[in-house]
Amino acid sequence: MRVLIGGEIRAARVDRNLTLREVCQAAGVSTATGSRLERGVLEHVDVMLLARMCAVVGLELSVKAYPGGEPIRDAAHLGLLGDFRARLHPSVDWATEVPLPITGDARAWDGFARCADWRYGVEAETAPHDGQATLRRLALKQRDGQVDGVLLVLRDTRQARAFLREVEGVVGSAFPVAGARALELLGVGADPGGSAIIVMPRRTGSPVA
DNA sequence: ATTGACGGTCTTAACGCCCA
DNA sequence: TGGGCGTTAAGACCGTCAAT
Repeated sequence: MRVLIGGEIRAARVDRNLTLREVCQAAGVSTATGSRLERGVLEHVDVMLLARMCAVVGLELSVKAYPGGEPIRDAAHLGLLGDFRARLHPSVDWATEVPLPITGDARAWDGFARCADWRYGVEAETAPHDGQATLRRLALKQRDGQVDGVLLVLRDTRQARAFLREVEGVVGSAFPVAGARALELLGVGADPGGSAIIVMPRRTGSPVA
């Protein structure tokens, strides 16, 4: 990234017929530092210095945090995915952390189940919340993921039940197949028939969340 | 005009000591 | 035992200067 921004600063500087010395003088750094910054050889670039250099050559530095890749998964999440996978028929091809088929798109399916004539993206949520936002996110992933449907897998916890109550009125169109029925069909290697929310039972000994 | 080498300065992590 | 403080060493930044 620092190489990219440095290159942009250099391009803007050249475009405006400014010398490195002029730009560095205005930004308050030595020409050596300015040169290093433009070439991206500074390991730890001062953001304020970057902003000054950008300003001098007529650029505006914009910094913002965006949702990126998937968060680090915990043992509960892996356990939930493992339990779900154990219910699949051996003929079902299973993969985890499958990226969406869009170049540069950081999103990925937690799991991916497919047979010869159907394919489903699997999302596991150990602490589901904000039902509306979750449904929107999954709708977009289904649209972009080129799948026949989405299987949202939850653990049977108080939080999950509250989540299901929250989305009860709107979930029918997005997830038309009953979770138990989808799980039953997947267990025999059949197409679940559409998107479904599947609630997995708590593991023995697990406290109610 | 630009870049590389060198050295000074600064920051920070690690460690030990002291005290409540 | 844990927090605060001072010391020390390592590493990184950046300016100066010489070379291209």
